[in-house]
Amino acid sequence: MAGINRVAAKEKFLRFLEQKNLRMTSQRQVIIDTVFSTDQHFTAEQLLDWARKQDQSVSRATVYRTLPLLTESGLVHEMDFGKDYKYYDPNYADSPNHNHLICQDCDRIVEFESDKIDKLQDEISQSLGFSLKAQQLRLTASCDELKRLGACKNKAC
Amino acid sequence: MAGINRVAAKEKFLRFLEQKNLRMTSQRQVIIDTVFSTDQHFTAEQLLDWARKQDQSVSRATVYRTLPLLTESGLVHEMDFGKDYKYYDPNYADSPNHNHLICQDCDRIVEFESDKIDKLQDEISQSLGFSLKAQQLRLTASCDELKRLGACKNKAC
DNA sequence: AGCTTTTTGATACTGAGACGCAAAAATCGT
DNA sequence: ACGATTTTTGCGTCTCAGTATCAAAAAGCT
Ligand SMILES: [Mn+2]
Ligand SMILES: [Mn+2]
Ligand SMILES: [Zn+2]
Ligand SMILES: [Zn+2]
Repeated sequence: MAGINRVAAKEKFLRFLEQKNLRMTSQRQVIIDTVFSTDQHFTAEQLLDWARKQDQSVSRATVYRTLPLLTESGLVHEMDFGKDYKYYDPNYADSPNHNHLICQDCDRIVEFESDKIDKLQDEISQSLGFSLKAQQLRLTASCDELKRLGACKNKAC
Repeated sequence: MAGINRVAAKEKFLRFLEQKNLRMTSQRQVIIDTVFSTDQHFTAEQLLDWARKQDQSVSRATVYRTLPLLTESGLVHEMDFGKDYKYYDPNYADSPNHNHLICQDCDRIVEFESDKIDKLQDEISQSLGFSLKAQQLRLTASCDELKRLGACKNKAC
């Protein structure tokens, strides 16, 4: 699941800022460049580290202030993986309904999509009298199957 | 979805403690009594408040120390609802696969089970080469349907 | 009753994230 | 181009959930 490309992301963010009467700054440039140079899920502190490699003047506060903007604009998605800090997902603009399987043995995160699950979730919400707005599905699993087949490409396996 | 009854819960916890060479104490009694006098999802701080109404000597530290024991014994389940503190679910012993729909309008939490979803999750894990160990599905929805029908029994609606 | 092990409450500490503020940067009106 | 206005920034401080420490208390063992 490759993320949205950097140019398109910047474009979209620019439109978002404009529409909210906010300004594009060099710090925000660096941050968005950093975010869309990976398709990994990342934390605020990780993003700070990476961004500072490109421009040491970027401050923690600005990172923490920019992330909600990126979230609101739909470019990243706030995730919880059960840790006590938030993760951010840069692949959300491209596939807003994708879900995650996390391997409990090697910590690998596998993204997947399923129309069947999407449909089922909608049906369930309807049958309970609600209309579905958002959704988060997290599968915790073990890669024992892959290992048994010798098909596990992960270093930890 | 009514939770496991208090007597059964105590019984199960007692066996768990025994098997781990831990002791049943008056504080742990109070805490488990408190937990299984509700079927609401609760936070550690809420539990502390409630428990202290029954016995003011119960300390924050003991509550925070007991919750992992209850979790490990399978009597409660650690949940995240997207807030920056943990929630605990006392209905987990009774229905270990239930999921949650959270209304974004009135904060109500609706529990539901779905064999279809369970099956689908297993199939997806298998097809990716994994075996499913645990699962967390959170639907965010709006009760507008219920409101339109005048069938919403919630005070906030 | 003595001795050992576990548990407790009080207190200090940690780490993610929010907040307040004065300086700096961007934008606007002329 | 320039001063006024608005927004943004970096720094420092603060908050708050959860953890670690430790001496005292409770439980269990013989
Ligand atoms: Mn993802
Ligand atoms: Mn529940
Ligand atoms: Zn694995
Ligand atoms: Zn509602």
